[in-house]
Amino acid sequence: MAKEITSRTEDYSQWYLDIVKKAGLADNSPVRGCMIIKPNGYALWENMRDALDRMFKDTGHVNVYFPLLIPKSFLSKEAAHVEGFAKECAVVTHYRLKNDPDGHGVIVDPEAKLEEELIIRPTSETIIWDTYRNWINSYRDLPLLYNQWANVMRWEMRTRPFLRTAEFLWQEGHTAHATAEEAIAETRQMLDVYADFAENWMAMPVVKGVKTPNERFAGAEDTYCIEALMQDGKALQAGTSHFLGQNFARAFDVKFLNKDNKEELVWATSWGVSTRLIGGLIMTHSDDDGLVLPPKLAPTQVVIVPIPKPSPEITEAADKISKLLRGMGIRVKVDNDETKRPGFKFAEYEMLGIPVRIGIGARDLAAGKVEVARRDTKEKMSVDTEGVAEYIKNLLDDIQQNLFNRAKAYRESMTTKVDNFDDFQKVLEEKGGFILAHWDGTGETEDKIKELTKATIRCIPLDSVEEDGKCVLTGALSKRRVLFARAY
RNA sequence: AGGGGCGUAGCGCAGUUGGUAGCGCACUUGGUUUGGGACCAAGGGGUCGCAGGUUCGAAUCCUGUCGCCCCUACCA
Repeated sequence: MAKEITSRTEDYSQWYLDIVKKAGLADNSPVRGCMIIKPNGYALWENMRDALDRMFKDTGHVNVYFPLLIPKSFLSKEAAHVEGFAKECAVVTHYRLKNDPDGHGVIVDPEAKLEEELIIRPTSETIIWDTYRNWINSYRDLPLLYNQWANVMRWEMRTRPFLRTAEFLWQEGHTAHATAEEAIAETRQMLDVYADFAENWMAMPVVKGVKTPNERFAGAEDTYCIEALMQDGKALQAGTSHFLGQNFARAFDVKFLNKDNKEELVWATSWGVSTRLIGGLIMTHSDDDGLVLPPKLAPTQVVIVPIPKPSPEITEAADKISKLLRGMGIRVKVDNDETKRPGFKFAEYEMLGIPVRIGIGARDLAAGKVEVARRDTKEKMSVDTEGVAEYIKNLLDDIQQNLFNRAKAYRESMTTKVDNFDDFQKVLEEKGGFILAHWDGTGETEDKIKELTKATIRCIPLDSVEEDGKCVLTGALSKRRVLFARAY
């Protein structure tokens, strides 16, 4: 039946790879760990990018672009930052090739060695703060609310398309503020933007929280995150927003004169989401028949398939409906390809995750109806041609909402409160998902739990209530539950 | 880093005792089809990872080498 998609129960990670491939999202690249994003995958990313970009602009941000290459020396200026990223940096050491004198091909010209080696950005804090030093003199220059859309490179050991790749596309916001309060407010605001995007565009419910010191971004004072739960019970960090304190200002000597004519260090934030979100989108909604896309992000929202093949009457009816839908701002495709049979098309469009399919055949036309199939539930309805556009518009909203509700119900059913370590291990092994448990607040306990169970603290949820309890491992007193899970 | 495995058409694979390259999918052309992944026929496509060696003859045997995958470990 299905075009060789491994089922989720059989092998979840193979299922994931099959979806990526069969839905035309990405291909492997000749370079290990990199991926080639194909039209379907890129169109999805463009829709995500456009929605996020509008949200950034609406909150006062503007876009900039900083270079791919960063002088190696920059990275070492902030101690925690270099510690976190040094192990996965690609380094440019030469600037020229030459013909191999001993045979075919080219070799690196040893005489073209760079005096200062360059790193390919794993993130841009260093080059940006080196630049902000020159851009910021006075409190009147603040805040600086800049974002950039870029690619970055982190030399990862184990990679998977979208979820963890050596090169990935993302946006990184880098803002500068006169006060800590303002920077913290910015950090929280962008976290809210990410949560809003995840839930209302991707239909992917998320938990907002703070990372523990162990899981904090290299160089941050506080890292906030949104955490989502995938269908296999593993957690995915879907976005992060960092309060950087004055760490980068200190490292790069970025000071401003305040109203009292006194020099102060600037306060910073950075925040980012990446093509990893596409991985999250796949693993939140898709099924054994292929991709399932939320209507708001789907590159094509409605496909019209003539059955059994286009005839003048059917083509006319299809065009009429597609025009009406387009007039309502809906993205429609009419498939008049006569070389493929309807059954093939049905399966194909399900694979591609198109939210709504309209089938029009002679039988439907005679009855004044069309067949409408929704991808999320696979239901088929016979709908009056009269008013079908309005029906589809509502249906798309309904699908968007249903996907969110379904994912949220799943997450709730997979979030377990646990009060002792036996239960903790048992739930993790037998059920998976999020575990809410007490923790004594130490990095040692966190490490020990990770060592024993492979689960990490995903975050301390922002909405957690104060509650007396005992650490699930050590029994020490704890004031609130934190969120554990095995994670991607 | 330790252990195991694999390199043959775009993809997935077969190839026995060494005898000169094959299957399925995909692709091209023509025809019949078309309400849930059509069928028939005819085609195109190869430096058998690479380099040596043994041999009259190597995808096959030997040596070396390169690349990739899996498990364990490591990392986020």
